Amino acid sequence: MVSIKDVAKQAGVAISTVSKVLNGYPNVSEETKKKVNQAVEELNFVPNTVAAALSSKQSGRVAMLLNLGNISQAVDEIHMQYIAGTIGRAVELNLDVITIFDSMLKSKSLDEVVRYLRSQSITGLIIFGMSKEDRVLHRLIDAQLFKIVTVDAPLVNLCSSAIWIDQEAAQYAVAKKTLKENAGKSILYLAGKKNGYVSAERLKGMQRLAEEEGLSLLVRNGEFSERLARELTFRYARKKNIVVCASDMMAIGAMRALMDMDIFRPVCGFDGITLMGYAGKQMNTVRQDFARIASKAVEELKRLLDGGEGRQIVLDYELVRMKYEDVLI
Amino acid sequence: MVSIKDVAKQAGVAISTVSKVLNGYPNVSEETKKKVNQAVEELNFVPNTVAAALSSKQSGRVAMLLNLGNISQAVDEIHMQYIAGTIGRAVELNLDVITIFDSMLKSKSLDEVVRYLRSQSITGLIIFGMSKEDRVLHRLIDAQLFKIVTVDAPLVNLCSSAIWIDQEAAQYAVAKKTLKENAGKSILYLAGKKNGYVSAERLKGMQRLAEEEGLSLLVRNGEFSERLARELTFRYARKKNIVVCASDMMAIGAMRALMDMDIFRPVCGFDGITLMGYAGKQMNTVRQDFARIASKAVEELKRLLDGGEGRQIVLDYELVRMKYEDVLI
DNA sequence: ATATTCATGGAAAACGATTTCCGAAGCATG
DNA sequence: CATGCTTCGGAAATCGTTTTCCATGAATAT
Repeated sequence: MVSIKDVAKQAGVAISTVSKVLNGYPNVSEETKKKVNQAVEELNFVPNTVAAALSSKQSGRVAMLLNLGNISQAVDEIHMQYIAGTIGRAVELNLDVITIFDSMLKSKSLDEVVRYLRSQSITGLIIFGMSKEDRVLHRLIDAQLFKIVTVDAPLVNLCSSAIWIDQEAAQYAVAKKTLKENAGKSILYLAGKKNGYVSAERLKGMQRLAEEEGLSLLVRNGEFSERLARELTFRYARKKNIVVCASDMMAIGAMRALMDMDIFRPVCGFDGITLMGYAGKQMNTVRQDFARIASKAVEELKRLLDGGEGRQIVLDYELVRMKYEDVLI
Repeated sequence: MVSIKDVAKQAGVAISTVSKVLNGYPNVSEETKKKVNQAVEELNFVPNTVAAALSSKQSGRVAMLLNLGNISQAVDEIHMQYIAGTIGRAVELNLDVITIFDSMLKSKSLDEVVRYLRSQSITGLIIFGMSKEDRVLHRLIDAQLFKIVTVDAPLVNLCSSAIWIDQEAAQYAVAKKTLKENAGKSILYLAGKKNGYVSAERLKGMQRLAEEEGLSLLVRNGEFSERLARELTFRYARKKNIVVCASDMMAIGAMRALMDMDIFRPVCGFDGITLMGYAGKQMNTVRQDFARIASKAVEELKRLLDGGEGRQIVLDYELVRMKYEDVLI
């Protein structure tokens, strides 16, 4: 294998000099740089990232942590977007990514998790869809041992940034739009998980709208489950209801239930997943560009790794009405 | 960080002895083993996989290579299953996995690909959904530089194994079942990609059945595209046709088209993706357990890395009839 | 001309494992 | 008792980088 040593020999300089050129350190003359770069070209040299990671304890090895708790097709799509977005951007930024599922961390103590990450020379972490209740992860963030970007959880300190779309505003907006298109005074709201950060925000948005518009609002917990949403709709939906759901999967379940009951009232969802095109009826929803969110998260992590301080980033969303033709590719 | 050196000190032995114990090498007395293991416990030691990889050029770092060519929701589900299956099993077998997309390798020469893999200290590779035409990957396998497992491509040599379900038989079986349930003599077969290994096999299965049963068979290339399948169905489907598709996505497209034409004839698919539950009508299909296939692929790669020779592995499949209630979770 | 700075490049020590080789016991054999 | 064989444990080289620190010579200041 072509190593930095070979490059040094070819260029007639020392190993350390090659390293300096490669990493853009100062105190190297233009002339020497040229020699080194030429040697790199000639030998078609690619640095060994593993050795770099070992040596520097810093060279960009990061992990993405996915919460696979609730498996479903929708989640597949969202996670796949996250993965593709993360890995794609990471390659461009010269970061190595390893993918971790929450299940691998479950029943591990903070100490063990830290040790595991260290054993992999991981210095940065992107956490997707973290629950309010995850003690270990919260302490991991507090410890400030790693650079961390959380997606959809508002946890910011010196070493960690948070990135999300404004869930409250989005829920408010999509419900308002649906309401405008279909007169109604009574809303059945199927909320997400009790301990989810996003669920709480979305619920707030719905409550604000209800208050402003003087709507009657019935809230039930749907746990992001299509099946549960279906059952709740059977149980609680009335002919005059508008059913607003905290996720598309729940919206699909609710819509199915309404169709079975021969009630033709609007349902609106949240996420903008492809499956909405197959729900049988068009629905309003909030499209989140998951790949872009992930890509931004990687960029933010890179900034943290380069010494930046933690901060909040809010991305935009889009209100859409999804139908089959939109998702057909 | 706790290193092997600390363990050695704690146990009162040499570094090399610790390493031998950890890796199960011979020539260590039970007594010494006990001392070392105790020290490992006490210090809560976890070996640094990065250092191990660098040092041994062997310690299980593997890559999974996904062909994301055709993005679609169905593909999301399949790939997500592949990823979860691979990573999950890899953790259990103490392998580190990095995920690579074909797009990262595109327009790279064999040399560059080899170099890239080496730069990551990767010794093993699982390739999902490889095309017949990918020159670089074929040469990579021929070169026998890495241990490789291909999923759905029959490429076997000393260093590489192949794993798949019997596509020919499965296509034959599902079409036959559909035919039995719905009398018919004339079949429209929407095939997959011209250069896919699986597409060719499935087509063979269909042709064998047509010959055996004396059916009239019209074959068109649907490229695994829902949209194209829809268009082809509009164009070629007749009232007496049974439409057999080489993938579920195409089956869904075909079914939509038939419904639009008010033709009520069966369609059958292939893959067993969740989306089939939302197609509007029940369809027969072949369920492949993608997570299990991936998990098996990891096991096989592990065997190769441990010195085993390449071989073929054929996994089983299941004929199912998919409806909404089956996919609702 | 001498002293002081500065830019530049090199030598060498990490990083945390693996692995080869070698020496010291321990034991049986002749 | 000397010899040869095992068995076991340790010293040291190695993997391919990064990074610290030092030496050199040129440039500047005195």
